[in-house]
Order: sequence, then C-alpha cells, then structure tokens
Amino acid sequence: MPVHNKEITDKLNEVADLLDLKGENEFRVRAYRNAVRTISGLSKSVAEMEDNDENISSLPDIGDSMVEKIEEIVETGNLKQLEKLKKEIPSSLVEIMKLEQMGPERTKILYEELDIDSISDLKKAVEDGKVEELKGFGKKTADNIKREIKEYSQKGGSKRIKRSEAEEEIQPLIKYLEDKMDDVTIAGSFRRKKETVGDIDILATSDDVENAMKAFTEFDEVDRVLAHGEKKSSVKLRTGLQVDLRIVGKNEFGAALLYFTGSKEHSVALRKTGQEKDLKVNEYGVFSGKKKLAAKTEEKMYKALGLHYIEPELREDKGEFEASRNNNLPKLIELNDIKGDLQTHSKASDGKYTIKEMVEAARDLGYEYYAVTDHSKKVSMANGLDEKRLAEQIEQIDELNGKMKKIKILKSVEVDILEDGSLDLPDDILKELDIVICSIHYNMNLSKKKQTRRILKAMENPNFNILAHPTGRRINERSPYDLDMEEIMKEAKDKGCFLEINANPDRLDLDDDNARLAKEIGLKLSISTDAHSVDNLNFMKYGIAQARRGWLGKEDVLNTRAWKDLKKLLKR
DNA sequence: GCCGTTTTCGGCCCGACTGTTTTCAGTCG
Repeated sequence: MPVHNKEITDKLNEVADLLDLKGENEFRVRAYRNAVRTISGLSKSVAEMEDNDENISSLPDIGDSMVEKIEEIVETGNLKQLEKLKKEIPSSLVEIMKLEQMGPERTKILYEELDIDSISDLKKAVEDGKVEELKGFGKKTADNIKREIKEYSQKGGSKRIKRSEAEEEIQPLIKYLEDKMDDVTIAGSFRRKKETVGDIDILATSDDVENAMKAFTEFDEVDRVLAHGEKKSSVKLRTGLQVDLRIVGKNEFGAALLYFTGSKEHSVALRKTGQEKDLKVNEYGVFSGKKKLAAKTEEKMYKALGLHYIEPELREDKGEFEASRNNNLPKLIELNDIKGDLQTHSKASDGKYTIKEMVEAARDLGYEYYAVTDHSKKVSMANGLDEKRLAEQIEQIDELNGKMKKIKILKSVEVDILEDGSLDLPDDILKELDIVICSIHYNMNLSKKKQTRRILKAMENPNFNILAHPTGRRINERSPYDLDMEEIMKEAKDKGCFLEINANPDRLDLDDDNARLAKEIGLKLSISTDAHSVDNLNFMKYGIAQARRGWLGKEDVLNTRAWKDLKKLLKR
C-alpha cells in the first residue's frame, strides 16, 4: 500500500511542531513547514515519484536531508527522528499549541513549570489560579486561555466554514460598514475564493479612523472584541465567525489589499521577490530604500516587482510567480462564458420544480442549452427513473423543445455507476439521449484499486460522457472516495469522456488541485450546478470560482461552447 | 533545514496588537 502524501506531511508537520516546542532554531522549524507546503501542493504521489526514480530533491524547499526523511517514511511508514522526539516531548503538547493564543513558548513554560501536558490539565491549572501566577502570564492571559479551552471543547477544534456560508453570514456586517466607512472590501481567502474560509478579513478606508473602528466593534452581532487598535481590530461574531478589519490610507489601498488577500505563502514569496531586487515589500507599498515605488493599486505593486498582475484565485505560491514573470498566466474563465448547465434535476426525481420551470429560469440566465439529468432507478431514495419513465421524459422534452424559444433542452440522465462498473440503465435508452452523466451514489468505501477499476469499466460504455462529482466528497462532511485520479483522467482523455466540477458549494468536486491536474493532462471539464431548484442554478458562480482556482480558461471547459460544437466533442 | 549571477556560510518576510512589562516577548496572519 503506497504511502499517501498526507501521511508524509502529517509526520513532517509533527516534527516541526515538536521542534518548535523544543525551542529549536525557528528557521529549521520553518524548513519543515515549507517542505510540507511543497508536498501538499503536489498533484502527484511522492511515493510513486520515488518508485519511478523521479528527482524529488529538485522540488522547492526539499533538500538532501528532507529527501532522506521522505524516503524513510515511504519505505518504512515511520520516521525515527519523530519517534525520538516523541520520547523527549509529549506529543499531546501539540494539541495545546493548537489553541488560539497558545504558541510554542507558552506551551513549553506550562509544561516545564506546571507539568501540564494535556488540555484537561491546563483547564484545571487555570481554574486553580496557577497559570496567572506564572511569570509572563497574568490574569488576562489566564482568562483568555480558559475561554479558548471552553470554545475548543464546544467546537472540537477550529473548523473552517464553507465560503458560501460565510458569504451569507457576512452580508449584514458589510452593509453596516459601508454606511460607516469607504472602500469596504473583503480580502483574505474569501477573495481568493477558497472553498472554505477560517475568518473574514475586511479592508476599508476612512476620514475618521477612530470612529470607524469604534463602529465596527459596536456592531450589533459582535459577541466580543478580540483586539481594538488604530489600524486593526478583530471581533468574534455571535455565530462564531472571526472578522478582522483594517483601515488603511487611500494611497496605500493596493498594497494593503495585496497583503491582506494573501495567501500567506504568496505574500512571503512576493517579499522574497522584492528582496532579490533590493526592494522592500510591506502592506504600505514597494520601497527602494525610503522611496515608495508603488502602493495605490495591486497592478502597480506587481509591476514594480517586475510581475504581471496575478488574479487573487491564483495567489497560493503554486507556480503563479514563474508564470507571471514569463507572461504565461492563464486567462481565467468567467461566469458569462458559460453557455449551459449540464447537470440539473426536476420534480421527476428529487428536484423541487418541473422541467418547464427550471428551463425558463435557465433561459432567463441567458443559457443556450440546458440538460435535464434526473437520477436513475438505483437511487430509489430520490425516486430515480427507470427505462419507462425516462422514455416518457424524452417524449415530454421533445414536446417542450417544440414550444420553447431561445433555449435547447438536452435529453439526459444522471445514471448510477453500479458496483461492478456497469450503468444502471440499458444502452438502448442511453443512446437516445443527447448527453449521459454518470456518477456514484453507493458503495463509496471500496478500495482505491476497486473504485478506480469501477469507474474505468464504466467509461468503456460508449454512452458514457461525463463523470459527475468525481470524488463524492462533501465539504466538512464526507471525505472523497479513494481513487487514482490521474489514471481516471488520462483514461477519460483517451476515451473521449469528461469529468465535472460540481458547482454545488457543499461539493465543489473536482477541487482546485484536481481541476488543475485535468488541465495539465489536457482533459476538458464541465461545470454544472447539480441544481435541485430554480435558485440552485445560481451555484454556477461557485463552480467558476473553483475552476479559476484550478487555472482553467474558457477553452478548458466544455459548456463554454455552443451546442453544435459541444455536440461534436461528445461524440466518441 | 534550505539555498546561492555579490554567498557553500550566513542569511532566512514583516508589521500590528495584547499583555506583561518598564522596553518587549509572544502570537497572529
């Protein structure tokens, strides 16, 4: 059983945590974290690269010493260094360090002075008043720790929430702030359109900074104020969402927006780029000595550093700098490039609206075509269609197509891929359809080998067009099923099949890394909403965001094409 | 521990805020 990248990064991360606790050189600690970032950004398995004698030491931040450690993990599943560290320092301290406000220093002091090596120990010590007596701690710090422990035990650790949820949650605050200050802009991972966000970073300008900050901290939904400074304040909303507000000068807005959009990794790389040119980069601008070269807009900031503008979705330090220097950045897909939706449901299965209602809504979005893809019979929970009902639906669509202007309804189905890789409906009805969407809803826990084979087998069916929600994951709820995604993508490309980015904000499956892998392989993807209601058709924007994070352009996506062109592509 | 057209040694991103100090360490992003 080959070692997953995550198993490698988990071990290296733990080494970093323990070295940190030990008080090791911070740059040595950082070296491990840098290596972790490199590996987790790979779309390939390190273990397989090792097997193929690929040179992993050429990867950034992976040096000779790191290669040895990785090889040891790949070969033995263990890392002696880590085992040794665990004997020196209880690894339960790592959990304490994950609490907000608790870093390696404080954790170490608590362990050394009070012998605290678990959260429950810490809780008791705080309650007994022992923590506040420690040098460098004090009453307020002790109270903060107490509250963090309480929140931690309620939430079971900090959890990122779906971006779509955060978007909804934050609207009232944004509206409120727009009344009180200018240029209110959400930055951070929200602006980078990450599928989940940890907190919300807001940027604004104001002529009266003091009152603007005050207004922010006094917002009705604020549960408590974490920090209240003249440039930055942080609050926790009643919903548990943390929001940071920074008020910056109008002339430095671009510098600040760039800085606070991140990612952290992108910002670090940006400052390194500056350093190489003897320029200093911070949230106030690009500087040569004391001379300010740029600050007002992000475009000017990048330009001063010799770079082409990089879209927020690409700012992860995953190759965008090289592409920017070489003027080789992709022109990313946009919402209005989409010409139709290729996965939707109607009342016939588990949708909420009739085909006609759904199609009318799609037409109002300006779509040229629209596929009706109700479930097949295996999905009985969703009242899936058998041959007879699907045949009736085909007739119904033919009739509707005769009446509806401006939009073509595609006859389709979301047919289940059964455990043995066969499809849930017979070929003679599938071949009557304009397009066939295939997906898995049962037997999700097969081994990687079996699950991969199941899908490869299904693609042998000449009616197979698109594999929908290819990994089955649901964000924060269900892990992706175990698959050899690269093999599936390569086979799909060879066979003339396609994969989907499911735009439902709970799924967003394929994810950004896999979407990018598809692009590298040359496999085109569809972006579809999986809408079960008229409102759901608006999920498309989330799918577009995911595609943009995967570096996809208009040309990489199936349903940016007119139907006559798409039809040719679907022909196998 | 990683890295290298000024370097194989000596750097390694940078600033804001809090709380505990009395000038700054710790944490965060």
